[in-house]
Amino acid sequence: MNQRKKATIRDVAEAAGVSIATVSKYINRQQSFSPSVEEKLRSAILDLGYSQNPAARSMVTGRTTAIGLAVMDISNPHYANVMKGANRVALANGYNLLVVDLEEKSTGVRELLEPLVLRTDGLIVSARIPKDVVDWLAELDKPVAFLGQPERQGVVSVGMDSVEVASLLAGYLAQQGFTRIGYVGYPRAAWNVERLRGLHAVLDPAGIELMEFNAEEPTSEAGERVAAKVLLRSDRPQAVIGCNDLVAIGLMTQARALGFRIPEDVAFAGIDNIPTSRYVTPALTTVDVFSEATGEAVMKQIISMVTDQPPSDELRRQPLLIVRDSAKRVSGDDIPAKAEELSKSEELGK
Amino acid sequence: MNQRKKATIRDVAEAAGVSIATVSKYINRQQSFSPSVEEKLRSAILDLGYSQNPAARSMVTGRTTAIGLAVMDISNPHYANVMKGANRVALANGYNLLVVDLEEKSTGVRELLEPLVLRTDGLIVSARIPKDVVDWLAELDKPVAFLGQPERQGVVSVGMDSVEVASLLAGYLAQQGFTRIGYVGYPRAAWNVERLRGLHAVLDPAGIELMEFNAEEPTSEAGERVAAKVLLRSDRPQAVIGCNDLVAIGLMTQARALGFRIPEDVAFAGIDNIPTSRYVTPALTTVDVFSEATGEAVMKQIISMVTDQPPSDELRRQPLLIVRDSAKRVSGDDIPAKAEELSKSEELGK
DNA sequence: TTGAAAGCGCTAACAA
DNA sequence: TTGTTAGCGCTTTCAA
Repeated sequence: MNQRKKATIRDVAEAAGVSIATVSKYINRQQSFSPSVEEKLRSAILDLGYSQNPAARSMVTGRTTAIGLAVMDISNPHYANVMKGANRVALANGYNLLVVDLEEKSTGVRELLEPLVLRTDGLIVSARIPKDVVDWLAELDKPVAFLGQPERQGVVSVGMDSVEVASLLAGYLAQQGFTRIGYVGYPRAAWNVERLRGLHAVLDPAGIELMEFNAEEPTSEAGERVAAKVLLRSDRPQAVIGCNDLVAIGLMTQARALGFRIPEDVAFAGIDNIPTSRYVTPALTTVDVFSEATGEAVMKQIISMVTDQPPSDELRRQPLLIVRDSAKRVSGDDIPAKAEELSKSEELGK
Repeated sequence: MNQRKKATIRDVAEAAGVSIATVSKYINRQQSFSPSVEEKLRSAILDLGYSQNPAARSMVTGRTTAIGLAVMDISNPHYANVMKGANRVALANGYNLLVVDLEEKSTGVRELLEPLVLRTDGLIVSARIPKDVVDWLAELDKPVAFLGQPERQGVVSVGMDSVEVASLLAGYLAQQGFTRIGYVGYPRAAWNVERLRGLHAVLDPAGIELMEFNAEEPTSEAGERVAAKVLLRSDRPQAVIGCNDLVAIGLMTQARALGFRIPEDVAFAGIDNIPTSRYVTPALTTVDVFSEATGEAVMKQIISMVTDQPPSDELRRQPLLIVRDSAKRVSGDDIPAKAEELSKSEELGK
């Protein structure tokens, strides 16, 4: 069955008594064959254990049947789930996934991506990379789809609208009756300004104060680190939005360590709806951005670009508010610093 | 700078006025050159934006400078962190990572792995794949390193000793004074029997009863689903070990939903020390298996195999017990087998 | 339906 | 130090 040395198309041709061209056409299902040839080919391939050498094929066709995926941080469950979706669609279509974890780096990114361009037919890249790298990619003679909206027009991007996501959350918090809301952002991300825009768009008209803070990284650890700054102050926000669930969970954990009751003393909400958010206490209110479906969608998109097919009519999904316990307006009591107007609207009972 | 068509080695040779062999040697740093040639090469490559075609190179050298990584479930933070470590070492050594998420499948695994073998110089594969696939891989003419110990001798494997991990945890729980301990395993994993062995090795001599349960999958959801079966019984265990943190967290969450106080009524412990385990309430006692370091180690290992270097003298790391609140023996009283009583837990007073 | 032959871009002898 | 050349395994005209 298995030879010591990999069988080549030539070995198959010889074993089957046909030319290599015929073998090539056979394995690529490019035409029909006489039954006798077909059978000989089938068995020759089988007992030589032959399989195509992708490098050789790639050389002449110029295609690799591989897609590159570059994410900011694979240990962020959002990205892991994007990858899960992308992986599924890639495998189903006969593509392999070349993955690069950027580890939240902002320098040397292009050097990391460079090897991918020759090795793949198309690239999926987080929009959160430096602008010059986005530009370089966009100018490349290779299909690229961005995860999220980069600071550049005219590129393909898949993912939620950041403004919308933020507005959705702001709307809910406003409706809960919070009047002073904190946002812990991550200024190095392109979406940060959009989030802020979405927040302001809803909160400003409602006369709700928005306090802006920044995390050093979009991680739980960074959330923990910034918590004291956000919470230990006379004008402490009544509700705090983390720029993602990880940050929110870090904030919430540290808030509890500082002695705050959640959500009575301070409420929390996140963005992404990572699996963990359901298992923390209290369960985290968040916005589902459908990470896995996003991964599937972006992979479908890049594959259709690569194969010159019309883009899949995957409609842009709407973000979905996930109401859990961490951001319920439970009591109207003290929380002061100054006066707290109770009697705000209390629509959602439970 | 950037041509419409990718520049080839021939273009560079022409632009620099040298032969393609010289260019090849130059880009592979195989010898030294006269200053004039060196300079011409440098600038020609630069302004043609040339880069090596990996497929072409691979064809003649037979090497791909890519490593395959197949994990059971990339949304399990353990695997995501293994991948993070592997990614880091791979990139640092000029290798690219071809990743396959097996999605906990147990059929068709070989078909998923097959394309990787021709595309990579070596493979890192979870030991939790079907035995026949392990055998196939082991017989392959390609370096393979397993993540964890598969049911087969004589293969390279990196990761914690499952017996040891289980014993460590059992030792702690015994020391805490628990006398009836539950283990929620995942029978389809090769490590399951070893875990059991490690547990029994410690608990049996101590006269501690071990109750065995199984989760349908190694996930939090499966943990939640099995919780009732584990807990709603007259001989309820005083402490429950999840076969990984995910399962333990699911169990714990559902236990709380069922009205149990943790760890007073029932204690929990997991295995892996995924980041989340620190953020649940109460924080989960677990065993650190150093996922990320494992990823680094296994990648170093496979690279040294691929390059015929002596295996890195990475010593096998010991698992580390992480004591947190979920498994502290708080009350010595007799956990009643029936109803729950007492007031609610007031936890943090503030 | 089948085959011959020309490369794809590169490396590695071997020569010069 | 530099160049010539023979392939690596495959696909793809173009003929037969």
